[in-house]
Amino acid sequence: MAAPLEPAQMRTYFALTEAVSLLQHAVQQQLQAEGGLSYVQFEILAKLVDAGRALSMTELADGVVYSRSGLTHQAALLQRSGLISRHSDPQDQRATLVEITTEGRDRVARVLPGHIQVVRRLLFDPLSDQDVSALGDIMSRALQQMRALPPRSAAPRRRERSGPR
Amino acid sequence: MAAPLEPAQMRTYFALTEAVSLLQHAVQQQLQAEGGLSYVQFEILAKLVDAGRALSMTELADGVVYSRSGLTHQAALLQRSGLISRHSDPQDQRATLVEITTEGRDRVARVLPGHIQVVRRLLFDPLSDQDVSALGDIMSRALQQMRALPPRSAAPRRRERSGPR
DNA sequence: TATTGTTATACTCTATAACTATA
DNA sequence: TATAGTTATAGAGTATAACAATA
Repeated sequence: MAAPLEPAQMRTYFALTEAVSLLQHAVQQQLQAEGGLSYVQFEILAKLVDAGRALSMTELADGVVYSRSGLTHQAALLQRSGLISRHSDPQDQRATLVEITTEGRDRVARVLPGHIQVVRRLLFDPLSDQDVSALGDIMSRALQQMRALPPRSAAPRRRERSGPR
Repeated sequence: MAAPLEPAQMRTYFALTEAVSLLQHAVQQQLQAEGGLSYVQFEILAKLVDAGRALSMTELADGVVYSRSGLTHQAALLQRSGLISRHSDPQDQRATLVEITTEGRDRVARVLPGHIQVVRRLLFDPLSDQDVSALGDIMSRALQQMRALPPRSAAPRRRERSGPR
């Protein structure tokens, strides 16, 4: 039997999940309203802007939790909207290089101020510099842990769902 | 023009969103694998257990971001699985009272240990008691702010989507 | 034989609008 | 007239499996 969480841990867990849930919801609303973008689509565009170069589908998928087919689908939508372009990599004909278009950059530029405003209003406004620093420190440590941990199932390869659907 | 976030804020925002995203993903996997429950379904059941009494659909919707129809849909699924029951409220014939069944309680009991284990392993293990306390404090303050703020659109009632879909 | 990516398909989730019934 | 909830329907997101092409 697993011991229950301590009361302080419970409080923290609930505050964290609920706050982030509200924040995510607000951000998604803003991105959709001001740019017609889902959060995932924004993430893809932001990643391309941040990289400053074309990225392969595999590189794009890194850090995103999606399946390859899910990424292909989103990339197809973004391409149809003219926000990215895709070409096969001359170096490796199997790979697809994804590049952000000028229109894509413009779209990011259009939604970014509102995005920042939401995050600031909802998250940072009530926090002191010390809070921000402590929060960043704590979550960075948690993140390191999450990345270091093996996936929960013992199976290293082709993990399959074990439970009832 | 909105000023960009400060570097420390950026770092914190990214660490927070990525860590919570990984945590959510792990939790969702666990709930699905061990209990065949989506996170929303688990939330509904947990809320009923926590309340210790039957709740109306409106009460259930409180704190959840969903539309009424979404909640109706999820409740229908849970009822079909025998995890909740629904009856109309004798006090107010318009209302539907939702009650968790024994099977529903069993299901919660079945998934809870694994749920706790995931949260502990991914989030709390690398944190000190001070960290947990600080994190809870900070996120509670942010949460308070989020609840206090008016929705972003000025329209108080029937807000409509203003941007392109 | 392994890797990269796409396609086909199906399922889940959520939302909007219209509707019923009750207050 | 307002509120509680459901239904019908549609759209978006994600996943699995099968597939094609290249390494």
